[in-house]
Amino acid sequence: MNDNRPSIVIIAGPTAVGKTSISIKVAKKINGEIISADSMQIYRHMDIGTAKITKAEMDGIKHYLIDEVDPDENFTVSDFQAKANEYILQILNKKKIPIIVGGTGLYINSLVYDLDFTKAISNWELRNKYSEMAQKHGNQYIFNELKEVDIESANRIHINDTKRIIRALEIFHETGKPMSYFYKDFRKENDKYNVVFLGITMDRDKLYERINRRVNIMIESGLIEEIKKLLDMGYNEDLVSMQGLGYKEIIRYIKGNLTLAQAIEILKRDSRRFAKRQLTWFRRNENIKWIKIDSFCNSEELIEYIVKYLEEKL
RNA sequence: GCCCAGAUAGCUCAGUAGGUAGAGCAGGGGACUGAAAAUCCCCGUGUCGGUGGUUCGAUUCCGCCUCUGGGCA
Repeated sequence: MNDNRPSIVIIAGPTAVGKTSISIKVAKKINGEIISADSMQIYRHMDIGTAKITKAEMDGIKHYLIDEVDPDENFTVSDFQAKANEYILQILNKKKIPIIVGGTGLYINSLVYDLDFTKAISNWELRNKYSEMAQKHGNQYIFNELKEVDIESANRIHINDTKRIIRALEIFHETGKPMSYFYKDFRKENDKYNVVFLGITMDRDKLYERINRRVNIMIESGLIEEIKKLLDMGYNEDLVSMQGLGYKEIIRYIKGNLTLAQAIEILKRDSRRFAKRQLTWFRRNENIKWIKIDSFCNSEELIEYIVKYLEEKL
């Protein structure tokens, strides 16, 4: 399956499935370096709640796109796409294999597909304006406006999906062209790379147990203190970063709106739902080689299997 | 041992004046193009505890049994 294109490896899967430790072992075997595709590990000072890999765990394997920005900086898919492509080239130039590891489906799609995010950058003033309009007059109000300027997108977007309605309007206002105009090649493969895409999964019940356990460990490891520190640094709950799982729930506890037990229960539940959504996202992609890790006896066998598969495909 | 109250979806419970049942939560499926750990859509069949009886027909009424609360000894 070799062609002239450079190969990249993607290791995706739901939260808490064990992507991090697998990726390190695989990277060592195939001489790779790791690019994180995780929308929360991007942020500095947010370590416990994002289950960020530690320096020690990296075990000498170089990582990119972790601790890239401060929690109050904007970071978007488009930024991810540009930087990840840049790092892929750097890694390839070293004659190493780029391994993209993460659970943020949209970020991964920005590499797998030829996604063009248009020239319409985020305009928060406009977003807030429409958001207020929607609150005041109902979604129908802004949805009607979208129907007028971009009926195709209006047909595709559900009337309750405020964020997507606003984004479509934003694109129209920023570019003068409807969002659907930029959708000509909706999900065209990115043919720059030979993409070898692995999906890590496991029995749902076991995954949920792991998630519940991991939340407990986060609390024991000082999640609450980490968040208090972030709040002291002036990062408040309105930031995109602080709406990450774990952060938003614990902030409600710190502000006295929930008991700790309630916050933990909600965090566990939301993490389970998140894992489910991630699975839904990745299942759509037919090119993923799924690896059910609980069907292997031990991790050596698992890694051996993965490496063997990669050697065939790279 | 006796008396009372329960036993219905994974959990908490509603209901059927006798015609095999429905809410909340949990859960499942799906969408996704610059906020994505975000945002949004769809989905409720379960021996109505077991068994015998009354009845054209019982989850519903009656008897017995089992289990779980509570009370009295």
